[in-house]
Amino acid sequence: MSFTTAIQYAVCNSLGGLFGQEFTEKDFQVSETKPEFEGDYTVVLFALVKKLKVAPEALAKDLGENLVKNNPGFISGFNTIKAFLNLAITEEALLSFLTENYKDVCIGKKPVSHKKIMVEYSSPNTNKPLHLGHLRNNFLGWSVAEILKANGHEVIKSSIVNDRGIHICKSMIAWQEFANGATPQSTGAKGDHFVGDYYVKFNDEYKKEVSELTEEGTSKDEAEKNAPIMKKTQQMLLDWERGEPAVMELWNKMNGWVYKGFEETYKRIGSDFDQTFYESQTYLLGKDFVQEGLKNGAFYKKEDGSVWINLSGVGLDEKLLLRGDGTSVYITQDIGLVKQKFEKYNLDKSIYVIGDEQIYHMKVLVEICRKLGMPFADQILHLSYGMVELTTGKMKSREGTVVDADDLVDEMIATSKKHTEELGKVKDFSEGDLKDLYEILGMGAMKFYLLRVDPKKRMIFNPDESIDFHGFTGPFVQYTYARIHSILKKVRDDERGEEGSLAAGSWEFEGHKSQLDVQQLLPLERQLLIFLEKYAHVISQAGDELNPSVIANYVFHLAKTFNSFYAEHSVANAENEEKKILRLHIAVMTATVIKSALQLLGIAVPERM
RNA sequence: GGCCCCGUAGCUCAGUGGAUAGAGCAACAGCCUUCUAAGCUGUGGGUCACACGUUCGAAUCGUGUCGGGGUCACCA
Repeated sequence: MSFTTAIQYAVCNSLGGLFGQEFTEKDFQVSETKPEFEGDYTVVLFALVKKLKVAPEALAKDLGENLVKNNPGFISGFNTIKAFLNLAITEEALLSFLTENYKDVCIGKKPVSHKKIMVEYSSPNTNKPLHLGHLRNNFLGWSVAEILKANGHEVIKSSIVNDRGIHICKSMIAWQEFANGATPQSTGAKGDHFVGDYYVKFNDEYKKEVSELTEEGTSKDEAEKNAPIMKKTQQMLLDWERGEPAVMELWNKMNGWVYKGFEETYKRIGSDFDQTFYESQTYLLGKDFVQEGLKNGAFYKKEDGSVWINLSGVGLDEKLLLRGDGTSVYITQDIGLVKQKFEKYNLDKSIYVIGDEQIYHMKVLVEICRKLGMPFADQILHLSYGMVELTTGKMKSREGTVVDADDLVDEMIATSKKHTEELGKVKDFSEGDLKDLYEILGMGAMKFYLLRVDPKKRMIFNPDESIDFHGFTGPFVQYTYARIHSILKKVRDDERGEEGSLAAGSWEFEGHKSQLDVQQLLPLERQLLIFLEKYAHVISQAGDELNPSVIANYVFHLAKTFNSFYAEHSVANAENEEKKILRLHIAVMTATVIKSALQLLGIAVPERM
């Protein structure tokens, strides 16, 4: 039981005893005591003052006395200010929490719940490389999946690859027309970038043709429709749908290049998937359900044969489900895929990590599922996140202001190399160790930067800020971890009277008695313990809100508090042996929680940096 | 225009019913013969967009106004 829960329980009991009636934890609030006041937890009793018609001070005082009396091993004292009751936790309780958990790698995680949740994220198009927006999506999806696992759920990470459609044909046509048989191999380009360049080439060519036509007097609409390269592209899409061998071969070849490029990027940024869906395999799935909906009257057909749903009853518009020529649109395949997902995996919930510009689309999907009587309609959840903007405004591919994912990763790693070399603390590292360290720090900085903000909010990407390794950043937290490792090493070297290397991931400090005597805690020691105890709550809050920034804020605050403690009190040269052992435990526990929390964000920790 | 989201320090963000609204960056002033200074300590910086309301209590809830964004495709 967490301290907060235990306090709620104790308060209910004491109130019941004092007033002879039932109370629940909703009758009052328990929060951490603000630093400017004395105490660890505060019970806010204003609501009860009114209900019970008693004086605030008196209520707080009576309750405080009763709590101390009835919880001798837990609550050691109290003070009151109006209806605020500040409680102090006993050393005994804090220290037993510490000894029981200090090196538990599963700290804060919940037992298995048997809930099955799919998290669909990333979902790229195969006509261009990943950019900054995809990075937010990938980090967010991956982290949310891990956070849900930590909350005891079974999680399936999935991705739907948008590998077909007119936009894919555009890069194919451009390659056919302009590449002269060039390949990623022949040019040394990364596959996804190589294909992306032809997508850009298509648009340039298209624009040129349209302006030529309009200069000849064609209307803009006509020109856009009849530009020769567009005609060819549309023809190619038809050929693709018919399975024309030459087109299929080209399609397979070019997508193969892209997948090879994606694979490289995913590996670097740590994205992985348990299941990958391909639109080319799912785009026909929804058609049958549309027919079904037509039959039972959920949908209707217009004169041209197109099929629609009217959602004006729930505040949405009418929406096309199937084109007049019988081909499917985007949402058609979504209907098919969602059903397949729930049936194949027997899901309790399906979370879609998609940008907030698709809120409307996802609402429509849920409504369609409802209208079709699909039982899982309410288990679809759109985790929408805000767009990443630049300080100069939105990213626009046409204006070349898109921040490429691979470039950004390279830059972050180069920056971490630069900082590390300037500081010169790891000159004894091997080439391989250095490379790993740069990777850990660069990726840590980038992931932390993109995950520290509430996903629902739009965020501004500031290039200077993102490569900062000081303050509210990943490397700051990683640094705190490395410092703790250094403390452990120092203690061990002192004991042995020689330089010894601490085994990786080992927190053992044998040679000391492992038992902690009950002792007076200094304010910072106490503060750290109270804060560490909160970690379990933070994991469940992040899980409830599907919000990794909760973890990022917490772990930063923890590192910050530890660094203050570190500056104030020595571990290796503590006042006495008792203090030394206590602080070793606290240091190890801080490291354990930092490692666990950063892992939930997809960030690794270095032992030295 | 309809619907949805946002507005907190110079900048980027926490805080979603409780005490005198907090961090980081930027600025300024200090701290390394002692466990890593990628750190610590301090100073300055606020009409929580505005107005009214609900409440013992509002940055937080409600209504309205202003400002910014998204969306309402036989695109995906």
